[in-house]
Amino acid sequence: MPEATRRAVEAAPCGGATGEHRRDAQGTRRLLLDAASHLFAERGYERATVRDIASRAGVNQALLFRYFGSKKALFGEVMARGGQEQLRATPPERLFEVALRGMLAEGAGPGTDRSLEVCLRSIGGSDEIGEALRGLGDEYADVLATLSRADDGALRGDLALSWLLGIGLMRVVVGKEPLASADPDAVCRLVGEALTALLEGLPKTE
Amino acid sequence: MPEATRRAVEAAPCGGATGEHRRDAQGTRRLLLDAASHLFAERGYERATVRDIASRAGVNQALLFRYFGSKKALFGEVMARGGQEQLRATPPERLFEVALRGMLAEGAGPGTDRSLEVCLRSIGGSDEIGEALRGLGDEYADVLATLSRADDGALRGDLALSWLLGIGLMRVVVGKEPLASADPDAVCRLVGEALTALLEGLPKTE
DNA sequence: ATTATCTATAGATCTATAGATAATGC
DNA sequence: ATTATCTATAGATCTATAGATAATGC
Repeated sequence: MPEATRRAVEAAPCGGATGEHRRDAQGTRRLLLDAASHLFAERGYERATVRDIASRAGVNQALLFRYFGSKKALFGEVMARGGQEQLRATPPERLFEVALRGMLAEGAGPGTDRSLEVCLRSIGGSDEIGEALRGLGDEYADVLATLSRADDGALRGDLALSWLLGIGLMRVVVGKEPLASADPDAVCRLVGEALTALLEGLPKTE
Repeated sequence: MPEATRRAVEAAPCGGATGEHRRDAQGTRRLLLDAASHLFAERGYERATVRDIASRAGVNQALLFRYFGSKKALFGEVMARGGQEQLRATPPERLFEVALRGMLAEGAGPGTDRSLEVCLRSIGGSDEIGEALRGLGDEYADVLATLSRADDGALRGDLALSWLLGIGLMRVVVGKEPLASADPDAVCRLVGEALTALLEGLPKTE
């Protein structure tokens, strides 16, 4: 009886019935998306195989292709889903700190956005992957750029985003000490002071 | 006659004879190292295949394994060779700017160190790769940490290195505009001012 | 004779697909 | 009957190795 490993039961919170673990295309889609989101963040695009993802979702690997067409398309949906919410729900002047704290927090609850972590671990993948990553980066940088009134505000925004991603890179991906174990408050304070000077730097003219 | 594609002739600057393109184990080793250094920097560890590397070196692919044992071992030699020189030849207080300018410069001559670029593009590879990358990062961070006299100087050094790598990530790997096309002097000035505040920040006590 | 180089191929992955099986809705 | 799910496998890579070939040094 090879169906000993049925998908986890607690999922599929859409239908309303509680113990659902039967044929449910929508639910299976969501299970795959959640599993992919987790594994892409943990291992990056290339190292998270479709079999890993399907296995974590408790779902047959062929269904991933039935519902998403390809691994890249699945990645695209994961990236499109995440990030956007945090980006729109956060006022610009708080975006940097919120994103930084999200990166500094350990494996926080399922509510936290791991899109930036996915970006960091998927660098160097195929060009299409790079495109998907650039999209999210652009949105963040655009918001950060509005914080500076200098005429090179866009460049300053890029530099702020660069620091954010660099910190995530060293802390989360590389695990560099002492940064990896540093107190989030201390990191925020040090970075915040330096960045305030950068973003609120006096415009050249005025 | 399948030997139409002999290795490039201008190489092997060791023996002294100019037109050398015959059997030369040392020369072949060097050709492979150079080709690997270039391709790892351009595509990262995973995407640069052993066949690509051997092909660029104008050398049969089996020789890579004969002289280095494995692709990972070759990567280790590339990482060990690069970086160290720049790291030791540069006085600590100039290291950040030199490394930053090296990253901001386009495909500079063969003299420039591309180790940091290799790091950035190889993130997310296997764990052994991560180890090799961490080694280089540690050395840079150690030097940068000496610039700050604050009692959390090591953390400040990590944050400086994070920014350096983040800028390289956005500019070189992702190609984020306007950063990617920005004037190196402008970038250095903006980052330098903000970092001076961070690294020379007053110690908490004294 | 030694050994640098090349040919051919084993062996391990991984994505993706074709077609069989079986659970649901009418 | 419809369609969600599963089995089996094609097909494409990629690293690595065993053994053949051929250019050098004595």
